Amino acid sequence: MLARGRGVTVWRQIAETIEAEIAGGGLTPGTRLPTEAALTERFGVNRHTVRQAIKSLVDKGLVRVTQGSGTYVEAKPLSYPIGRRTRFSEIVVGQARDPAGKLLGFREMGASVEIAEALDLSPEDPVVMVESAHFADGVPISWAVTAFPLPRFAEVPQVYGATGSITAALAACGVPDYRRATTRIGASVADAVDAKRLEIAEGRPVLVIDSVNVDPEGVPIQWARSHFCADRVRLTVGG
Amino acid sequence: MLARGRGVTVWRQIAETIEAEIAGGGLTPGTRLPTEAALTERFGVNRHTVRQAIKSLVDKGLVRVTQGSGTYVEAKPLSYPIGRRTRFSEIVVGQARDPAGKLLGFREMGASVEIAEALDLSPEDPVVMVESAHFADGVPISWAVTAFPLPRFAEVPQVYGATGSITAALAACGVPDYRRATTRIGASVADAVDAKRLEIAEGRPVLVIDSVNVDPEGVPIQWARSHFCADRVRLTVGG
DNA sequence: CCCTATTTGTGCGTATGTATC
DNA sequence: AGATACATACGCACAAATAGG
Repeated sequence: MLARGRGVTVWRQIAETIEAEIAGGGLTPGTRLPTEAALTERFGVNRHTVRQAIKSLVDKGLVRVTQGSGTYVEAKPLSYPIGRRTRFSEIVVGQARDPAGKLLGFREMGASVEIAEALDLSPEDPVVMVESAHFADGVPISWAVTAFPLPRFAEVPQVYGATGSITAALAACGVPDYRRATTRIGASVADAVDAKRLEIAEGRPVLVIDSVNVDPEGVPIQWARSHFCADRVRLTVGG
Repeated sequence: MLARGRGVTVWRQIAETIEAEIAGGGLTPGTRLPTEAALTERFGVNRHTVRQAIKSLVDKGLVRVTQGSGTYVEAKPLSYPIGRRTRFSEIVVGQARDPAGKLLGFREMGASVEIAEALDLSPEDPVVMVESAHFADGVPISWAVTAFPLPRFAEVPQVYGATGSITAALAACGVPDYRRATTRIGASVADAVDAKRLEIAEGRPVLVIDSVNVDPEGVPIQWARSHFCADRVRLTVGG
């Protein structure tokens, strides 16, 4: 089964074999891989070699390992369209998964320079900052810190806390509809906060998205910095 | 200058001080920060504290550390619009920087399942795979592996190698214009290949973009997987 | 709550082939 | 050609986390 000494390393062949089994549906998302000991025996190699193969699959985001428990197949990433009408819950529902939003906390404060610029305010103008986390089928997809101008959106934290929906919270403040004005996408590696909120290891990749939403009149109503678990999401543009 | 024992750690205050100096223009991109010893003296703290502050700036992509040389301020990230007409060189020139493309290598092979699907081919249909790297002002921005159907685009590697321009290479094959059909954005952490080609450390964040371009008739002509150094680029959508 | 078996994480040491200077 | 560094692959031992009784 393994071709030794032919230019392709053993650990890479093992990784490709397992990857093919995942792609082929032999290993479905959430199932546990055979233990390292079992794979060691199956392929007739050293445990380190198996571990290197698994590490490469972790780096590709295909599996996740938990010490003491095992190695598990990751779910297919959520396809997340970025457009003028971007709504988390609609996107999740559209892929037959169950969305949820959770209020982590909020506080009122003066706008930073960056936020003031995005929302067309002056620095130190009052805003309410909301921190929230977002889930699909109970799995963390992203967390975000969001700024809303005051006093217009003073009710947002309360309504968001009750409904878990930004759309509902904005509607309660007299904004029946809104659209995405700007989106900036970067990436970073998970720090301790990301790791805890997204339930991933520190060092895993995170997509950082700064966005501004505006009301139907084009007035900026919301600035957000979202942190997406890159292993669980693919952003799509157009197409 | 430093407020000790007030809930904000010392290293965080140092990091914010340096960050403000960068944002305020006191430290311009490319300049070297004072040595760790100098910062230690300036802030009256232990060298470990300074190092922790610098590490946090590295994690935010604001500075880059080279052992034996020093700590340098990173350039402001390139703003990279994703749209129907996405051209690397036009984007770079539009920001008063100097673009360059370099052919890393190419080979002809049968299309993988993924590429065949994207280009509307059958698996194993012949394609030419081109690896290239892209620079702004001599700094690596991205590298990519690109697939073109054969025999229509057999000349692409030769023309691209001579001109460093995909647009020119496609024009030589009778495609005067093209547009972006689909874009999928993910993120990963730099592996050894990324680190070498982008001149970054392993573990730094990388934006991975799968894209398909089509000719004016809507026929897919190019599939690409680009790896962008996330510290040096911000993708923008709309706005 | 403790204990234990299972499973992954980490470190040491060895040997070999390959790329690089 | 020689020296050096590096990645690969193997063997063994123990630490740490998990899960179940």
